[in-house]
Amino acid sequence: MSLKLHNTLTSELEELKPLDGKTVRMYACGPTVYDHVHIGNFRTFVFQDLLRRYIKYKGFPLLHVMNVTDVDDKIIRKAKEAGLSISEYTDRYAQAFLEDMETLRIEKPDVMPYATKHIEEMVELVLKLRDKGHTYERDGSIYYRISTFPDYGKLSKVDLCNNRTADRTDADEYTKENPRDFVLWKAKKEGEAYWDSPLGPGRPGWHLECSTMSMKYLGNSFDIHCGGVDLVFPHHENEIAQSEAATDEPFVRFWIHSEFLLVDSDKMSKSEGNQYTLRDLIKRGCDPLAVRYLLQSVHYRKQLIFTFEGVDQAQSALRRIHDFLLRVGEVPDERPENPDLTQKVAETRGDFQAGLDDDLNTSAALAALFELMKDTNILLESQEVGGINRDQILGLFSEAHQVFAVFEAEELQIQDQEIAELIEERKEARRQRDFQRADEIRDLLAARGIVLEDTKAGTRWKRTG
RNA sequence: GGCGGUGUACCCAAGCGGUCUAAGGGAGAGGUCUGCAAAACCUUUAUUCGGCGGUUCGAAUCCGCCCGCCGCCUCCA
Repeated sequence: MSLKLHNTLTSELEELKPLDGKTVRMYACGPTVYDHVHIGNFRTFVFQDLLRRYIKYKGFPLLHVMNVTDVDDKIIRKAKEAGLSISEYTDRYAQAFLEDMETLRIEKPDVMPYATKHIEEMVELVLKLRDKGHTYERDGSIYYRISTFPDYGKLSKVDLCNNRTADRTDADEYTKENPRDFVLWKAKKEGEAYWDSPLGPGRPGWHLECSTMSMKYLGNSFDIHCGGVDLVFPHHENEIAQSEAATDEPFVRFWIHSEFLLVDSDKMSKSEGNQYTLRDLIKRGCDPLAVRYLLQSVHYRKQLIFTFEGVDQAQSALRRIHDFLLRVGEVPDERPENPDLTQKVAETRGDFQAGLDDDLNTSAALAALFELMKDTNILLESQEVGGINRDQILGLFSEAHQVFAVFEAEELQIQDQEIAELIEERKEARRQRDFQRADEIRDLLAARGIVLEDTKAGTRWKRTG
């Protein structure tokens, strides 16, 4: 079975086949590190991680690049306000971003290039565009003349004659020939950071970095470029214009865009003041893995309305999965195989993959796992799950874990000697039918975050949360 | 104004012309099990898919109109 993904360029589902016949090369638009990124941003990054993981699950070697934008107007302004250099200012947020990624189990891309480390290459790209007649200069800034690129608009389908640009053009921009023209190189402004270059002193326009760094690490043509829907226009449209005009080669095969996360039915954004960072959520008691589960459980091309109730629901679902894995893990080796269940596990694997193959339909993939859980739980009750079945099921969930990153069974080890003794003592109390003491101990442990479950086979314990 | 998306039970959500009197998850109610719990299981909560028409032997799924919501067209994941 093959992985089909929705391509914004064609508005169709298409099969992913690496351009070079082997390795999937993927570029993801990363964060601008002028502040903590919010969970709306993380919806996109978690999606990219899911895509990354599933591509690898499908057996493709993957080269994954994610940029970090560490210079732009906001950064320059904020760094100045804070009395810090650009890198001093951005370092801490870049660092925080890496930490948050880890918390959400987002795998680190193979290359994470920083814009400020690629100024030279960006200048080269502008020079190339200038040589080919795609640029013009105004007041020391270099602009891209979109009328020189006939394909302009092919990604976002913008109709250049019918839009509101005219009402929205601000005073700053009317030196441009066409309001849609965009800046490649911004002339130095007094008192602001700049780089010397053959283009004159200044700094790169935003779109430039992604063209430059993606092509540097992935080649002129590569397989996947992804980001949030808001980047379709103008960011990605401009990237296409820059890259294809410079190389005369097709830039990207698949454009993949994830929808927004909304809060109170509005886009989460800093300007709306309705954002939550991951850290905010953790402070409010959310388990980051529940957050990840929630973000993944809704299809990436559908808007997701964030609520704390949603996090709770995700947490419950996750808890159920973890309990299940614990129960399955207790099946003894010697119990004979149940061939029906073997069959069912195979079917589940098929459904799981079929779901994800279909443009990452996570709901369908997850539903398959839940069905298997239900069937298995019934068989567990009547002790009809064999040691082999246990391994098959745990194996399947471990595969699912490679993709979703939230399914591993907890390694249960009692670190605390005192807790171990209390559990022992309670076992003895129950044996002697001293239920008052047994319940007392149970309450005591509950207060310390340990939940006990008495089963036929003995007492099982787990941590809350 | 242009472009795109979306409306399925109390909540989240799959569904891509028949197998839908509609997956899966959460929550609630009743029950089984249990010393009591917890977990698990069983039953239960949409003859119905925003509304109205149409196409079709057949529509949640296609078409038209209407209503609601969201996004992009400006920095933005």
